Formats: sequence, structure tokens, C-alpha cells
Amino acid sequence: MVRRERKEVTIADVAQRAGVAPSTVSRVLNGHSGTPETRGAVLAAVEALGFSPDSIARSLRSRETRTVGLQVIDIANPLFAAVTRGAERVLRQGGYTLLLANSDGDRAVERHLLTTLASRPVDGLLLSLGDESDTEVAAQVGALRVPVVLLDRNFAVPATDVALSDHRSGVRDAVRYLLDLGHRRIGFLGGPDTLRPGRERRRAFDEMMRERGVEPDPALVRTGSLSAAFGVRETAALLDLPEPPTALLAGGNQLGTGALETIRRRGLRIPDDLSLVICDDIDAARLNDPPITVVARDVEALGRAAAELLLETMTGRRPSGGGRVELGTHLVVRASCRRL
Amino acid sequence: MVRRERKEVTIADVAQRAGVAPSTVSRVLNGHSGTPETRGAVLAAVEALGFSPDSIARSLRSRETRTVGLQVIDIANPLFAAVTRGAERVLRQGGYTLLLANSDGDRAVERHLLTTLASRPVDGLLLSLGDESDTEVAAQVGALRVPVVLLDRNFAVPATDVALSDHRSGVRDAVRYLLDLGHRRIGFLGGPDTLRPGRERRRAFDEMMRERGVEPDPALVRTGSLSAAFGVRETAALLDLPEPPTALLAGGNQLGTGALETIRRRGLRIPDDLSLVICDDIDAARLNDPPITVVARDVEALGRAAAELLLETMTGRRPSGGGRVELGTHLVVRASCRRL
DNA sequence: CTGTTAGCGCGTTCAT
DNA sequence: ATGAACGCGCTAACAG
Repeated sequence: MVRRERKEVTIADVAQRAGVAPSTVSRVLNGHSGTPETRGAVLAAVEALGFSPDSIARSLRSRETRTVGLQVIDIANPLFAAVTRGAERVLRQGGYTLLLANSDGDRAVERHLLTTLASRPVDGLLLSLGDESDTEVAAQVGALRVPVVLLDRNFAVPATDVALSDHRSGVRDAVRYLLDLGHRRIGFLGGPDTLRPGRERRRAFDEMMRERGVEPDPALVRTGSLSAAFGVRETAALLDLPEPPTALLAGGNQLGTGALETIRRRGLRIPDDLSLVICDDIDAARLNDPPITVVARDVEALGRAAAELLLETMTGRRPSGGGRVELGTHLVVRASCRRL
Repeated sequence: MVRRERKEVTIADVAQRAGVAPSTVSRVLNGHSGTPETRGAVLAAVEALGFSPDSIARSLRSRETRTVGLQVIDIANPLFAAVTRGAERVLRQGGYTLLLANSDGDRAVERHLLTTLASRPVDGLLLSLGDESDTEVAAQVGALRVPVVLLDRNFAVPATDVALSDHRSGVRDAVRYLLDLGHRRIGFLGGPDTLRPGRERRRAFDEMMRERGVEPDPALVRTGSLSAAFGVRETAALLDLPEPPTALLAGGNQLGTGALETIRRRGLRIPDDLSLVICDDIDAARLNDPPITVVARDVEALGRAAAELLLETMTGRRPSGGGRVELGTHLVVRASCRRL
């Protein structure tokens, strides 16, 4: 272990140099005190010595760390990367630092994480856990002593705030759009039912199909994972069906890249051989030839909104719990769907 | 501010319940002590009371935070996201938590960041700063009291370790490949000269051209920014030249997406109208139709390597400074370049 | 091996 | 408005 030497310059040194008591230095630095004279002396000493308060010692007394934990399933997923970027910015501007934890969707990691984070190093938490059906994790979240904001999750935990995407409206628009183009055999790729985005998209898909009098064919609905590998495999399976779909809705960006990969590999053309819509506007969709129609949302704004929600409760402007933001999704029509 | 209540259960409570002294509890928990009897009593009390040590208090004494700061220019850039993912994993497995800071390439933010981080909340730092020519930032880095690993940067700071990519070999291969296909007018899009990746790629480009007796046309070399917007604009400018390039090498993934965007917008075909090579293997390149030839590298491994370097010095296995890893880059030939 | 004592550096009482 | 004393929770040093 690195054994670092003692703090080079402490508040006591500043006090001595300024000819005042340590407590006075503390007060000046925290703005509780005012005589211009002593202020000047203290600040001069601070400057001369290059003093900067020890954040650990400060935290021990104040019981605040000015740190917020953010847990995501995979920071390399552009979705989470954008959320992180938005949250980090707002938190930094609010004087907080971000502690990042990547769970890889591993429950054991998430449990360990929550245990660690409960031992005080953070003032608040932004969570987008990997499995809403994990009751143990839910219990841990419920037992946390710090404010929590759930990111697009719907856990059975009462006192948390939530920042959500309104997946349903965008997916409904997408399905309606495909139906209007004459598609009836529409394939659906979705994440696990234990995660809100997957449930909402799936539900919106079923709803809109039925509203138009089209009963979704169970053989065309493939859910269970958000991975690109799942997208690759299930798209291939769908295409191998005796009656393959004429259109495909990928309910997740990695499912979308997986679908694209299979489509490429088989030499199929979009939209002639298959129409495609992807949820979340990623580079690979926008820059595709032809550009892919997507269900877009401002993911970075979601991160910002979540961070703002958390800041409000951490700074006492609002009690924790019950807070809720929901950001819209909308269909961006490009050129990946053909009229039947 | 949130004023959190005092710690619910402390080491003293455990000591009392176990009938031992607080220091004994501490020793048991840190493995310094051993009588099976006392161990059992202490652990039972810990279990019964649900005690978990306060990390802040522990840090104040031990002068370790078990936290590492990672600064990147933009976490939403898939490159940095992958580095982060790799680093986080290794650090977590090593018992460290990651503090993430996004600088947006803003020097003021970076300076502020280094000041904050110097006030002790981290045991080590992983930095990929935005401008190697910023002497003030360099001075700050040099003054840090914790071990530092530079990520693909070459600062004039002696005692730091570095984790680098060998951009040159990959770019040389790419240029040689284009020359072998008969291209002579090769455009080059590059980042700023104040960042190692930009310098190395540019240098490799010039070198290989000259080795083959082709003097690079200054009009075809556009460097200065790594942004997609710069890629969009400069690609357009290159195409508007009286004698436009027959091939384009984009020295950065965002420059590559920018180039793709302009190519799409103008309705040009790859590789018939323009051959293209992109540095870094992103989804948009791999999934493009036709798939784009890239200079690939394992960015996640770079993050892992940097984290391992840092762990070595933080745990005292190696003195800080002089450590260096360099990971390879290689050309992945796909279908975006035509023979002239 | 264990208990006692003494801080780590800061903020916050309580006096003055 | 300022100084003195104390304590946040834990671990290292010193005895025994």
C-alpha cells in the first residue's frame, strides 16, 4: 500500500501564519465570519501556503462527500455513455463529483456495489440496475440512507425518484407508421421483461398492433436480451421463418446493430428485402445507407434530468421520493421502410 | 444541504457487544489479529449489528481512499467509453472505485479538476487531457502527490507512467495499402498537433508517403480538431478542391463519422467515388455498406493496461514513473477502397 | 494477543 | 467576532 506522508499544510498552519485560531480560519473559509481585516489575513496566509482543505477530514465532520454514485449496466453502450455525460455535467456544475460503477448486468456485482456504496462514500445515487425482479437488490436499494434516482427503472421501492423515457409513444408511432405502409408481419426484437424499457416497448408494440386489428404473431416477437449477439441471432431466426417478417422493429440500439449485421451478412437490402426501425438514434443508424428510421430520444437530457432531480433532494430543496420526470421519444422517419 | 444523522452503528458498538476493545475489532476486520475465539465474537457482533466500517473515517486515518480518478475528454466518444470500461473493471477487481471526470476538452475544467483532485480524494489518476501544450496543466500534473498514468498522452512530466497506442504502425499500413492500390492523392483528416494521437498519425502518414516517393500535398492534409463537425466540413472542402483526393484517411473515429456524413449527403459512393479508411473500429464503420476498412486497436485493453500500471504503483509493487505500455494497431481491410 | 491512548484534519459547540 | 476545547469514526503506537 502507498503510505502517503501527512498532510503538507493544514488549517493549523494557516492559523498560525495568520495569527488567528484554527476555528477562525475554518469560519472564514466557509463564509461564516466577516471582519475584513481577519478575512484578509487568513486569505493571504491561505494563498501564501497554498492551502486547500482536506476533503476527507471535512467529510468526516460534515457527513457529506459531495460525491454521487452512478451505476450503469455498460458504459460502452452509447446510451449509457450519453446518460453519464449529461449527469456528470450537471453534477459537476452543482459541485458534485461522479463515482462510476459498471455492473456488466451482473447481479453479484450490483449487490456488492450497493453494499459498498452504503458505507458512506456518496451523498446520492443514480441507478440503472440490470434486473427489476431481483428482490434482494430491491431490498438493498430500499435500505439505502441516501437519496436515489432510478434511471428508466421501475423498482418496487417507494421512496425513490425516477427519470424515465416515454418509450411507448415513440414505439406506437413507429408501429403505426409501419402499419400505414401496409406491413402486417412485423418482427419485434426486445430486451428482457424485467427491465422497464423492454416492457414498455413490448407493450406499446402489442397495443398498437391490436388497436389496428392485427394480432401480433408470437413467432415474430423475440425478447430476452438487449445484446447485439441476441439481435444477430434472432434476426437470423426471424428471416429463416417460413413466413418471414416484412418489417423489423429493434427495441434497443444494440439489438439494432445486431439486426443490421445479420442483414448485411445475408446480403439483404434495406428497405427492399426488409424494412427496419431501430430504437435510439445511434451513428450506425443515421449514417447507414439508406439511413435508418429510428425512435429517437434525448438520452443526455435524461441524464441531466436525473442529476437535477438528485441535486434537488441532496440540497434539501425537495424531500426525497415521489419525484418523477418523463422525457419524450419520437419517430424520426428516414429511408429504411418501404411501402408494401 | 442534507444533514445526515450520525452513524447508526460504529466500531465501538461492536466492541462493546463483543466484549473487546475497539482496536481489537479494527484488527480483526483488517486481518491483523487472530485468536479464533475473539475473532468469532467480533464477527458475530458485526453480523448481529449489521456493522460496516465508515470509509471516510478509515480514509482519514489510513490516508487511502481506494478511489482512482479518471479524466477523459468526452465519455460519449466510444473510444473513451471503451477505455473507461476496461479501466473500471480492472480497478474494481483490484478493490478500487472509479471517479469519473469529463472535461469536454475545456482547459478551465481540467485545471479545476486537477486542483480538486489534489485535495486528496483519490489514490491515483488516469488522465487523458485535452492539450499537451498547456503548460499550466502540465505543471499541475507534475505537482500531484499521487501516482499518475497518462492515457495516450505525452506530457513533459517526468515521473508519470504512460499507456500508449502505437498509432504509427497501423497508419503506415493503411497508407501503404492505399499507395499499393494506386492512390497518390490521399487526403488526411487529423486531430490537433497538441495531442499525441494526432501527431503520431500525421507523422506516420507523411513518413510513409515520402518513403514511397510521394510528397504529401498540403492542401489535402486537414488537421486541428477531432470533432465530427470538423470531419464534415473538411471532407466537404477536400471534395470541392479542383483536384480532389481519390482516397481519404480519417485519423479519428469522429472525423470518420463526419466524413461518412458528408459522403452520404453528397450522394457519393464508396469506394467508387472515394476510398475511405477510418482510424478506430466503430459500429458505423463495420456496419456500413460497404464495410469500411479501419485501423483497429483494442481500446478496452488500453484502459485495462493503464489501470494495471496504476495498480502496480498504488500497491507499491513498482515505483511510480517510467512505466510504459504500448499496444498495437493494425489494419483491417474491408471493402471501402478501390484499386485505381 | 489485547487494551489503552493518541491522534488523522476539520467544523462546531461553548465561552468570552 | 473570536479562541479553546471537543468529537466525527477509525487505526497506529505503545504498553502490558
